[in-house]
Amino acid sequence: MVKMSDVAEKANVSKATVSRVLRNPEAVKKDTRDKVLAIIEQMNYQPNILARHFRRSQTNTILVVVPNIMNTVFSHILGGIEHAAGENGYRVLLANTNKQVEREYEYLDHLKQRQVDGMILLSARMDKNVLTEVMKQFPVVLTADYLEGVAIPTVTIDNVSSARTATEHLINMGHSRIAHITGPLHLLVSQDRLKGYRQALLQNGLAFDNILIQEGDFSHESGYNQMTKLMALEKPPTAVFSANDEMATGVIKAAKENGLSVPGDLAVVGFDNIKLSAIYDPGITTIAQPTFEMGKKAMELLLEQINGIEMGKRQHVLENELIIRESCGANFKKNG
Amino acid sequence: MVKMSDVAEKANVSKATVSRVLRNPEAVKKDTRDKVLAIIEQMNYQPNILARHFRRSQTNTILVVVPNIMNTVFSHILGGIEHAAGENGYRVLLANTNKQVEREYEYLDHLKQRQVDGMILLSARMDKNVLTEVMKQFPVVLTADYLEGVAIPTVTIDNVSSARTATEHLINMGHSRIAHITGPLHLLVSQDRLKGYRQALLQNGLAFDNILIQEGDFSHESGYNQMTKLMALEKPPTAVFSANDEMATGVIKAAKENGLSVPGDLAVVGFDNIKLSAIYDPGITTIAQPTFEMGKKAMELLLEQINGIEMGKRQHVLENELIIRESCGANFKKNG
DNA sequence: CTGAAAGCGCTAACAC
DNA sequence: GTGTTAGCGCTTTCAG
Repeated sequence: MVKMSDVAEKANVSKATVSRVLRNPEAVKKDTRDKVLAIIEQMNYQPNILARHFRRSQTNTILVVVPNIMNTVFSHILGGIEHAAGENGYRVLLANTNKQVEREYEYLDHLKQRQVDGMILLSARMDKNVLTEVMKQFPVVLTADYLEGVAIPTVTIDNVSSARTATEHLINMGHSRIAHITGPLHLLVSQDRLKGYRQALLQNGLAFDNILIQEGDFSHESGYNQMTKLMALEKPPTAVFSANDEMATGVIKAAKENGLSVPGDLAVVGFDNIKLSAIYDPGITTIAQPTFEMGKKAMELLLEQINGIEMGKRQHVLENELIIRESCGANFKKNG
Repeated sequence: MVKMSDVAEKANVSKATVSRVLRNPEAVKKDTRDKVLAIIEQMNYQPNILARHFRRSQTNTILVVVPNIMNTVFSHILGGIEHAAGENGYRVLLANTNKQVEREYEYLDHLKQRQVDGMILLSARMDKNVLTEVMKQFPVVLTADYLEGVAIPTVTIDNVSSARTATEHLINMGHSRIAHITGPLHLLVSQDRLKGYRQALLQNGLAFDNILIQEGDFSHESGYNQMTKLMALEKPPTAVFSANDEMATGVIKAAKENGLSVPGDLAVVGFDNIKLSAIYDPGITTIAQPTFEMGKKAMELLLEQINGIEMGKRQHVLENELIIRESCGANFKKNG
């Protein structure tokens, strides 16, 4: 393995100069630089990055903690992070927690051991005090989730207002008996979407019926099951706002199996705008989360922290958008 | 930052002993070990892993090169890799190439600079000779893709035989005019699936009609477009084997829009068994690739290389399975 | 079973 | 603009 001192010797310069050519080329006279560069090329020298990391105690690597990579929303945010990281010379270390808090804690060691320069969390299940402590010492950003009472930089969308938008869309279509299938209610995201749903009803003078609110777990199956329950009601809903797209497909499936047409007999709105919602039959009206953008933004905030740039606001709320397709009835187009 | 020498001093032992306690506890007497462990705890000592990496020139990190993380198949393989890596004390560095060869080349430097202990490729677009050279020097495994004439350890499924199975299933359902929408034909995977389709027809004495073979690009849209073409034929097909599930949804959509019922008027079989295929209406009959398992196996092979274990065979072919749902007509269940 | 000592390859003061 | 030098914190012989 050829090392820096070999290059230095052959080029008749010092190690320091070789190091400068690599990390701060402007500080070296062009002649010298070219000579060194030529030798580097000729000897096929590869700097030992581990030595560099050690010496500088910096790794140009960040850690991304994901509850589940196999989930589309997360993998898209990850895509955005990876993109921004790459553009700034950073690498991404993947930490899949499988939704286990313990694994979140384990990965904190990577920060403490300086194995990474910062961390982006896509889910924060850990204790708030622990997280607050970590934040004081290391660059951390939270996205796709948020935490109350922790001053951690966060990138999210406004789940309350977008849920309100979604629900209002159904109200505007003339529905008054609108059900909501929520996500797991221990997640703030789910609570917020529920809150938005409530607000829309109240603000439009609609009666609020608890029986129309069913808790799902973001899976297709739970959407199917909860919809089945709802259809068994004496006065079943004419519209459903589902807290994510995957559950919306379960809702539609259950409705169809019961002889209901969507959107003819039942209007459905989902959330996330995952690819599935565009492909599904009928196309699912949904709220588009700018997942890739969220990842990108989160990485940018992390870089600011790493580079010690004074941050302005800590809470970043990105725009979301109602995507109108067939399932809500606004764009009714019969096929099949 | 408390370091090893601090711990050593306080515990009245040498740095060497502390190091042993951490990396090779058996080599230290229990009393000494316990004493050192207590001090470590008490001082809240965190080893400087960068120094360790540098010293040992080993990182316990592997690089995973993915053409596109946002693709379900890849993110599931990644899940399997991450799982196996975690179990073996390895970390996963993510390298998204966006399908650009140049980026594959860039990432090779990580190996050359010893930043990672090995590499798993989920796509091999780079030059075979380059790859062969790399393989001689560093642990590398290829999965989800393969290369002819390169002795690289590979984990795949048998695309030819599974495509044959899929097509034969349609033949057994009584179809004789079966179309095939391929993936991009520059990919070996696509070529193999086409080959399997051909074999099934030939072995069953069916006429082979080139017009029934249309090249797609694995997207929903291409499935839709190619199916639209096929339906315009004088003698349109009664069944379609699509090279992936996403295109299959396009096929079904086009068929429905044309007033055909699936599977009543058109039988469809997909490939991959992504979640979508189970959720779609109708459920899509498909070939299940064991994506998570592939990732796991790939990681295991990589570990063997890293640990210098003599490898047996280099080509690992995992089992795949035909998942029968509604779209092929075998399980016809009308809904909606 | 434990300690002493050398040194991994690079960077960054500091001199010149 | 360039060279000299002193480590970064750990692991690993080699002795004892």
